[in-house]
Amino acid sequence: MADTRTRLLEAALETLKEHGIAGVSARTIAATAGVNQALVFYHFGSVDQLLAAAVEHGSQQRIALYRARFAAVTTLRELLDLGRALHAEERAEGTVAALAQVLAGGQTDPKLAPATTTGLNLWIEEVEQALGRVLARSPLAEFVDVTGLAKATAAAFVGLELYEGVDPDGANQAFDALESLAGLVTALEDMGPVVRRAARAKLRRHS
Amino acid sequence: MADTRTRLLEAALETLKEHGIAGVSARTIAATAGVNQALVFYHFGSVDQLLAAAVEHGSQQRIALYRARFAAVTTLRELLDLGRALHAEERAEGTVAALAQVLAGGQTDPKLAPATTTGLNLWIEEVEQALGRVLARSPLAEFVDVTGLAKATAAAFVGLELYEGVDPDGANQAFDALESLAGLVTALEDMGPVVRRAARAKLRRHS
DNA sequence: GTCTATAGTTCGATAGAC
DNA sequence: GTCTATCGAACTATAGAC
Repeated sequence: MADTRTRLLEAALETLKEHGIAGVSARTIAATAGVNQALVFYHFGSVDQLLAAAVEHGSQQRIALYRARFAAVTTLRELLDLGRALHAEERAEGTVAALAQVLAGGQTDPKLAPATTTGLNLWIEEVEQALGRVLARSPLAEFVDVTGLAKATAAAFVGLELYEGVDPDGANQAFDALESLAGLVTALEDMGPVVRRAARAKLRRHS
Repeated sequence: MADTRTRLLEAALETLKEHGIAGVSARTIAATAGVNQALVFYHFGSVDQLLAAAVEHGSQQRIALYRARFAAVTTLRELLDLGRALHAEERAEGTVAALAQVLAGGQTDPKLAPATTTGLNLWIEEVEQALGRVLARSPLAEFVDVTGLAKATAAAFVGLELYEGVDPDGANQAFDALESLAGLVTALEDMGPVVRRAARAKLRRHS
C-alpha cells in the first residue's frame, strides 16, 4: 500500500473517471483513497491543486509504459495500430478519461488549465517524435508541420475518447474511417518518384 | 424579451460556457436568466433535464444558421474554410463550448449522454452531407466510409475546441497543420487518371 | 407562472486533539 | 501525519402564498 499522498493522487484519477469533473470533491476522493477528507488540504492545499497534480502524475506514469512502443514505430500503419491499441488500453485504465475531464474543467478554471496543458504535452511529444520518424521519408514532411500535426492528433484523440463515452458505436465507426484514410496516405507514401514529383508540384500550387 | 422557458435555455448555454459543467447549478443559471431559481424545476424538472434541453435547443439554433453554407460547399478546401470559420464563430458564440461541457458531463451522467449524442448528431449530419459531395468524385469515396469520417471530424472538432481553451497557440498550430494536410488530399484529387489508378491499386493492397 | 421560505444535503476549508 | 469536529456557504428540491 502506497503512502497517503500517492493514494490521493490515484484516487483523484479514479474519481475523475468515475464521477467526472462535476462529481469530484475532497470527500469523494478521500473516500476512494480510504483516508480522511482533511488530508486533501494538508497534502495539496486545495482540490484543484490535487487534480492538477494527479493529471501530471497519471500522464507521466502511463507514458512511461508506452515510451518503448512509441519508439518502435517506423510506419504510419504501425503508428495507427499503436494509437488504436493505446485507445483501448487507456479506456480501460481511465487516465485519458481523467485528462479529458480536467481539460473540460480547465476551460473555465485558470488553476486547471496549465496542468492540463502539461499533461497533454507529454502525449504530444511522444506522438510528435513518432510522427516525425514516420513522415520523414514521405512527401508530407515537406509541407505539413509535424509539431502541429501531433497537436491536432492528440486533441482529436481526446475528442474521440469523449465521443466514445456517449456513443461507442459511432466512435468505432469513426476509428475505422480514420484507419482506411491512413491507408490512403500509406499508398501515397509508397508511390514512385514520378508520382511524388507530381504530388509535390500540386502541393506547391495549393499551399 | 423572450419567455421564461427560452430565457432559461439560453442562460443554461451561457452558464455552461462561462462556468463549465462543474459550475452550473439551478441558482447560477437562474441568476443569468434573471429569474427565480425555483423556475428551473417548474419548467424542466431538474438541472440535468434543463442542460439536456439547452444543448439540443442550441445546436438546432446554430445549425439552422449554417445549413446554407454547408450546402454551398463543393470542394475539400471550401469545407475546410467553412470549418475554420465555423470554429471562430462558434468559439465567440459558445454553443460548441457548451456542447463540449455536457459531453464531458455525459461520460458519467446517463441523463446527459443521450442529449449530447443528439446534439452532436445534428452537426455530424451536416458534415456528412458536405463531405459526401466533396469526396464523391475523388478516389477516397471508394475506400473511406463517409459517415464514419464525418463522426471522426465532429469528434476531433470538439477535441480541438477544448484544446484551444487551454492552449490557444497550440490549437492554431494544429489547425494550420490540418489545413496543409488537406492541401495534400486536394492535390491527390486533382491528379490524372493514371495516378488515380495507381493509388487505387495501392489502396486495395493495403486495405 | 412566478415568487418566498425552507428542509435537508453536501461542499471547502480550518482548528485542534492525538 | 492523521484524525474529529465544526463553521459558513452553496446546493437540489419542494411547499405554499400570490
